[in-house]
Amino acid sequence: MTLSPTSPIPLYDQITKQIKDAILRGDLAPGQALPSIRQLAQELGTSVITVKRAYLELEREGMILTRQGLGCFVAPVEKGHLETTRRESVLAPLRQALAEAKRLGMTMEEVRQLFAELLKEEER
Amino acid sequence: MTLSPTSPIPLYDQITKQIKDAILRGDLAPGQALPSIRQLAQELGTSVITVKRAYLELEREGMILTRQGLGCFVAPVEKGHLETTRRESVLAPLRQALAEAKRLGMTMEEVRQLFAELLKEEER
Amino acid sequence: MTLSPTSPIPLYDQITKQIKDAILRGDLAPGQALPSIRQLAQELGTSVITVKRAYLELEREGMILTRQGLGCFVAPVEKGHLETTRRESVLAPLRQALAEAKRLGMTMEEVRQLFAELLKEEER
Amino acid sequence: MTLSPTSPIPLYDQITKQIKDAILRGDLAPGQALPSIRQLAQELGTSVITVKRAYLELEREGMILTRQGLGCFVAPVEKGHLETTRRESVLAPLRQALAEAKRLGMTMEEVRQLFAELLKEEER
DNA sequence: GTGGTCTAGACCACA
DNA sequence: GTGGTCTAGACCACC
Repeated sequence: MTLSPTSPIPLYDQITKQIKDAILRGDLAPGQALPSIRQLAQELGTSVITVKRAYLELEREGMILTRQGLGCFVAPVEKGHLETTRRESVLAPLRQALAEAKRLGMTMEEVRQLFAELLKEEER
Repeated sequence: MTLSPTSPIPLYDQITKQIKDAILRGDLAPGQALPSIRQLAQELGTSVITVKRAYLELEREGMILTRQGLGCFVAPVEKGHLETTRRESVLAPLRQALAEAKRLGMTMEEVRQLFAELLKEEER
Repeated sequence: MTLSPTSPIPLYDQITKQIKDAILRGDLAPGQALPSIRQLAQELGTSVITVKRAYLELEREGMILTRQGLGCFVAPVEKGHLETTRRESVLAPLRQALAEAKRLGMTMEEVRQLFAELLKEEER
Repeated sequence: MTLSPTSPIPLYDQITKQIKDAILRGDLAPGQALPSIRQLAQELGTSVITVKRAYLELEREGMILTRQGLGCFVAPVEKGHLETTRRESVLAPLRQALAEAKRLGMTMEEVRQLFAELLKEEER
C-alpha cells in the first residue's frame, strides 16, 4: 500500500479506497484482522490520526468492524452484497462517461466506438 | 445554466465545466461573446469573483480570450483540437472505469457486459 | 501599422509605441503631419476614442503637437534629444536584464556570454 | 521580502516573482517548506487572498506544491530545468532589447556598444 | 495549525 | 459599459 502526499485526494481517502479494493478483490477475507492503526501509520509514513479517520470511514460504510482492545476486522458481509458493490464501483465511472457524452451531444454509437478502441488498446 | 450550491464541486468549477461543454458541443461558436462577468454573476445569484475565477480558468486552458473593456470571447480553435478534447472528455471516465475494474480483479469481458447493460438501460 | 486586440498591452499603448518608433526611426520627420484621428481609427478598425488617447499620450510626452483644426504634427525636436531617447529605449530592457541577472545571483560574465550567444543567433 | 503598493505591478505578481527568484537562486531548496499563507500575508501587511493567489500561480507553473493541511513546499525539480529557467529569465529582456533596437533601425554593433557601456557602469 | 472556497463591496484601467 | 485588482472576514476540509 502506498500514498501520494501531493495528490489532491485526501490521504485518508487514499487509504480507505485501497483497503476497500482489497476487500472487494477478496484479498482481505471477512473476519480477517486489519493491520493496527499505529502499525499502518508507521508503514505509510503518515499520522495515526489519518489512519484512524480512514478506518472510521470504513466502519461507517460497514466494511470493517472495530472491537475494542482487539483491533479492526473485515466485516462479515454476504457475498451478494460484495458483488453488487464491485459492480457499482465500475458502473459509476461508466455512467459518468455516458452522462458526459450526452452533455456533449455525442451519440451512443460514438461512445460505443470509443469504448471498443479503449478495450483494444488494453488487450495489446 | 444552473448551479448546485450544495454540490461538493466548487461553484467556479461548475461554471467552468458548463461553459466548456457548451463550447465543445458547438453551442458557443469561436469568436462569440460570452455573457459579461457581472451579468452572469447576477443571473446565477453568485458573486462576481466566482464567475471571474471560472473565466480565468477557461482562459488558462485556452478556451476563451478576454479583452479588457470589451468582454470575453470564445477562442478561435482548430476544429481538430475541439474534436480531440471532446473525445478525451468521455475517454477519461472510461479509462477510470477500466482501471477500477483491473484493481478489483475484474475481467475485461465482465466490464464489457456491464457497459452493454448500461447502454440498454439508456435506450429505454 | 497593425494592432493585436488580444494582447495584454492596451490598444492605445500599441498605437503610441508604433508612432513613437516611427519618429525615432526617422520615418516620420519633425513637422510632418500625422494621419487624422478618424482616418487612423478606421484604418486600424478601432474606435476614435482609442486613437485620441494615443495621440494625447504622445503630446504629453512632447513627441507630437496638436494644432486645432489642422491636425497633429511631429514635434520639432533637437536631434540630440531624439538620439538620447533612441538609446534609452534599448538601454531600458538591457538594464532590466542585468537587474534580473543580479537577482538570480548570476555573474556579469555569464550575462556577457548569454548576450554573445543571442547576437550570434541574430546574425544567422 | 518587501512589496511596493504603489508599483503598477500587482501585489500577487510581486510575491510570485520574488519567490520564484529565490527558488532559481537556490535560496529555497526543493522540498523546503514555504511560509504559510497566513503568516506571509501578515508579514507583508497584505491580505491572505493576495498571497494565496501568488502561491496558486507558482503551483500552476510547477514551482511549488501544496499539500492540504500541511502547507506549501518547493517542488522537486531537475537541476537542468532550473538552469534553463534561470537563463530564460535573463534572455527574455535581452531579446526584447534586440527587438527594440531592430524596430528603431539600430545596428547590432550599436547595441553591442550600449551593452558594453552598461557593463562598465556596473563594474564601477 | 494548514489550505480551499465563497461573499460583498470597493477602486482602477480600458474601450 | 467592460475586465483587473485588492480588502476583510467567513466557513469548511484536511492533518
